[in-house]
Amino acid sequence: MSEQAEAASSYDVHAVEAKWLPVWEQIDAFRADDAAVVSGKREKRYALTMFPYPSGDLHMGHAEVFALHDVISRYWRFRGYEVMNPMGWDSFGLPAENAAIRNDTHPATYTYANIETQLESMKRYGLAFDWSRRLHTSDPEYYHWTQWLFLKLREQGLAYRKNSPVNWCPQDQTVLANEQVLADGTCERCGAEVTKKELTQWYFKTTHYAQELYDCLDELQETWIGKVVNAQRNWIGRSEGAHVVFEVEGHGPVSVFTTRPDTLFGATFFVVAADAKLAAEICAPEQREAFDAYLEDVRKASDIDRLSTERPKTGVFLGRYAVNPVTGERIPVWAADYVLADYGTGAIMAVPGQDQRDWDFAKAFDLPIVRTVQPSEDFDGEAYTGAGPAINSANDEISLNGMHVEEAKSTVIAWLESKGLGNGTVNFRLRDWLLSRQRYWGAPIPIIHCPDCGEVPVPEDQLPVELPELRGADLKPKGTSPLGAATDWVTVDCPSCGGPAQRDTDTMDTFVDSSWYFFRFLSPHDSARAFDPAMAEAWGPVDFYLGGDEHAVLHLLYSRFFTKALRDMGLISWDEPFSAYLSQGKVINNGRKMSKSLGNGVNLGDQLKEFGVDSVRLTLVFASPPEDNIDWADMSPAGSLRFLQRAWRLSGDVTSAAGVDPGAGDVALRKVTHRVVADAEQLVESYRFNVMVAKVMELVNATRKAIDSGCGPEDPAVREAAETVAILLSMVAPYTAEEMWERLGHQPSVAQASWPTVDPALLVQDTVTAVVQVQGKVKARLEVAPDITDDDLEAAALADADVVRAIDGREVRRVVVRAPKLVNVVV
RNA sequence: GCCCCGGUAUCCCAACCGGUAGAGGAAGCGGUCUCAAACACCGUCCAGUGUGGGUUCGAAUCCCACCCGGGGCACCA
Repeated sequence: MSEQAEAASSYDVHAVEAKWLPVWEQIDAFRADDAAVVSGKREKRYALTMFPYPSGDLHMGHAEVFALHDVISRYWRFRGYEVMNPMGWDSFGLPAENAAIRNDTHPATYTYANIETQLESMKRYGLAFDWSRRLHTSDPEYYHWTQWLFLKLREQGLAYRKNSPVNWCPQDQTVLANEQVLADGTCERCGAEVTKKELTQWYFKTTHYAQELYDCLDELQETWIGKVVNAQRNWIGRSEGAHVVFEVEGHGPVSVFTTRPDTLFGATFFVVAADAKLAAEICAPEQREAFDAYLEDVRKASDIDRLSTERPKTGVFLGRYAVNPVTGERIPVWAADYVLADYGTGAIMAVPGQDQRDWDFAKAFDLPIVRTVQPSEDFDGEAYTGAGPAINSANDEISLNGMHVEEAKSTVIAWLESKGLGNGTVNFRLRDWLLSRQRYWGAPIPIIHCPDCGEVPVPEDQLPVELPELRGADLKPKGTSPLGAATDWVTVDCPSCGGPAQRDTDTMDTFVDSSWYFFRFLSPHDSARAFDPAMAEAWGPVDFYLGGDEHAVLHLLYSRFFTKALRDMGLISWDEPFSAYLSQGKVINNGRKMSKSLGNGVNLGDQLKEFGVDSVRLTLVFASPPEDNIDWADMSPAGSLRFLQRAWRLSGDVTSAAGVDPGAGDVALRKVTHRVVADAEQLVESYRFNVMVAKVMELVNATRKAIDSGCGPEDPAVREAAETVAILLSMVAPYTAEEMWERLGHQPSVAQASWPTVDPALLVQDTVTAVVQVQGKVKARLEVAPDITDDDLEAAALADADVVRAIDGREVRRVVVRAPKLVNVVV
């Protein structure tokens, strides 16, 4: 093929990218206008995608999120909303610190170099971000306000310090939040086995909002992806039950939490967590030796062992008896490790008849078992946890016998309350958020420890507390914070008494930084406050948030906590930060997660080089519903490129002039165009971007046909269709769309074009295919008017020769008519 | 063990309230173009919806049980 012919049938993707990038930069079409929103000139939409950590260049995962995110942000712009679409970097964190140790540099070197690399890549990727709002959490201008927020939370009693056994990662040499320890007891960052360590650390009081964090999930259920709501529910772990007070002889009253107060009559022994202080306190002198030996065994067992649910029960008698408040019976008190010290009160009433764990323990130590729920007849198990009438559950004042579980629960709770022996209550699995970290590259905790005054907050006018200059070997993990080595920095005068004092040497968990960044984007350059409440009021909450599943509980829960705390401080008026949340799937390869060890990594840069930005974006958006994983091995970026070339070719075939009235154009094609636009609106709004792309493909096919064998290239409907393709396509493939737009005789940018107005008249079909079934099986198809009446359709159906043959003279018992689409004849 | 989500052609995926199982793509096959090929274009093949029951005039869609895959929680009382 000659070069000329080639030029007419395809375009050079890289040349097109190089051509438009500077033009877009100049047009700067995606700047969010505060005034337009504040004045009410335009309705706001806040689109947010989780900002990246700057580790090297962007990868396939980033490419997917950004491609998906761009669809909705560009769509909203087209629909006339004023769109807030910011981007920045979550730039504090361990990888930079580890790189600094390795290369004997400062973490900032690694961090800011990577940010520049990623920024370049994002720009090349053609994303509609408002770059004027760019922020980095590691800038003093940002962490100034992270520190300020910490102090505000502390003022509210939502940040406090306590001594407690904490999760310790021996690899990263720092403590971890519960959320950062995986279900198998390993560190979510590095995979090392997490151990316990007793330390005094800072906490955010997330439990203060446990109930609200849980309750609000009901509303979020509608607009958040289901699995994340489910994960948060499980994580918060609300359970209803009761506190019941048992008198422990020789010790005093001890309260337990139970979800089954109805089984109280079956409580035949009492168990205290061996590692709880309570156990040591209760222990009788003659059992002390046995208890201490047992406790030592328990401490030696790792978390991994403890996590095994198939372990035989162990424990030791504490030499004391508790009194069952409903039976008055003396029941033995044991210490065991199957009871957790930090859940509920660290003690339980053991009801072996209705709880398998208690059953196992009772069998192991030959303790009595009483059933208090009548098992169903076919039951042949051990503990019976099912429903049934209560039995063996009466004393002189109260009888639960015959009652079903729920009724028995409320009856016994009422009785306990009247006696002052307990009360109905709710317990949560959620724990407070441990935020101290013994690492360098994070926001310093703005507290000064004074021997006389205690914890003293750094005065607000002295914020930010900037990090001291440490680099290379200074940063090596040694179990205490590297900041401690910066003696000049640590030693300060107490702001309260002026005496010698020391700075807190820990830094904050980087999840603190990201818990409020969506507020900072709204007034990113405000040097006087964390964010402008007026802007938060105007733009918040976030209307659409896209991110990864790995943050289902961590970041999303913390951000929700921050939002509620800020609301209670009067800084914002809404309850939840993210009105809608979607998490995208992963990009995998050949059925496996991409990894170096498997050697199946797909390099984004290589893909972009081979197929171009638009093809890669299109492939990722078209592959599947956003939340599903994409197996790159099943994808065809080459096919995407082929499609883009096909679409582009349309723009060169149009011969009518720009601005021609499409009204006189070919009605058949116009109907397709308008149908596609109407469908695209609905599909984007329900995040079914892959189907939206399929609709655009349909339109391209229809337009091609119209040009080659239909109304011809000069028909105004062809121009209308091609322009529509350009606009719709620009949400996914901005370069191709821009190129089309220009060839169609328009000024850049297609991003500033107006969304096609759907003509409802063109959505109406001339005829509809009505299906005639006999006994539910299709026997005939009739072309009928869309507004045909039930009676007319029934008459037409029964008159059809094929239908008459199918009925075969049998008696028609019933005719179901759903005009205009269906008739079902029942014989 | 408990809780979510999914299972549709060879593959990735569509199918509004229950109403013609197929929109789109990939691969395959056949053709046009070509000296030939690649590209491109045109055409075409392909499933009764994980399994078993139920409800219904009618089920991929609703209900029950089970199987498989993914995710969350898990000795949480």
